[in-house]
Amino acid sequence: MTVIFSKKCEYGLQAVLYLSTLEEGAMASADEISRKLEIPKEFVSKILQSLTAKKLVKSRKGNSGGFFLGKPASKIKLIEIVEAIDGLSLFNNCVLGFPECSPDNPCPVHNKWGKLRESAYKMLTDETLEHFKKKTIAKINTIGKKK
Amino acid sequence: MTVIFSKKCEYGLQAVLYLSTLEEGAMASADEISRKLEIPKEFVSKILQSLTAKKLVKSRKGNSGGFFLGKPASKIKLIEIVEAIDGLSLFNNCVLGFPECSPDNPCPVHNKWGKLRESAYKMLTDETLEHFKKKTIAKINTIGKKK
DNA sequence: TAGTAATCAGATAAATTAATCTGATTAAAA
DNA sequence: TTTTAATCAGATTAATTTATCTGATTACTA
Repeated sequence: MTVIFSKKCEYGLQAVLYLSTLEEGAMASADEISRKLEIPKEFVSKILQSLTAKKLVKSRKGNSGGFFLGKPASKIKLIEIVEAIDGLSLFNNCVLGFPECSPDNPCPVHNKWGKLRESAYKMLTDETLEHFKKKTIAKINTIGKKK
Repeated sequence: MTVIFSKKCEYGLQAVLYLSTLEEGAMASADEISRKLEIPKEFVSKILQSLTAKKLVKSRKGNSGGFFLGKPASKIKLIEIVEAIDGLSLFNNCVLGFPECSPDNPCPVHNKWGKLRESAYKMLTDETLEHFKKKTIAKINTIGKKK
């Protein structure tokens, strides 16, 4: 298999994007998120719990409780979620798996991959959840509907 | 964890790159490859066996046997190894894990990721093992030596 | 021809990741 | 105050990936 982010991270990103579409003060239960995104309820719940521990997400227990963003969508970037769940090894390790890949001891594709890695990092760092809101809503609305 | 290629694929790429540095007609045993690249012998052996089945690598049994490239290094591209081991799902699936990500139903980072994906594909497709030979030799020679 | 060292094949073990289950706690609402 | 529906916490299970083991076969070499 070939993967960029682990399932945990993919689900985490999706869930946080979902939370960013809620209106001010609203929250969403693990059950709701699970249904809307068609991902396992207990799993997404666990993931959001771990993000709660890192203050990216907050939660309220009890009836009508749920999860909501830990700070405004305009202040959260995708990279924060990735870092909290998968870490940043993607941006530090050699793409071919060679040990200690560095500019003065580069693997055969070191330079090319370096540029790509930078762009990927930029993609996750440049924009906030707020910026993605419209696109996120459009995407989420298509889930579960056959085209 | 965050990964581009599976360990199997990383080891496969390294092993094939190693084979590309051998001189015409030479071959390397799984044991030699394992020692030089510092990766598990039985594992790399298994991986090369699977590549043998796909004609990318050939092998000879018996004493003084080993593995060697199935065709000239000047005719093998990295993408062939990746495809044989991990498949090309990296280049087809949504980076955020959304179902059915496409130009007319894009995820929030669809366009940006699309460009990156293309460059990554290019990196694996443009050059042959022959082209990487010098860099490969330099890299391999540093393994196991402290700087 | 016997010994040795290699691939090959398939089973198994270990580790990691993904997913589920169970029970406790919390808090709103009837 | 009781019921209900949610998070939370931790254990457990399932699936996948990574790694190892064992025995058979092959072919070179002494």
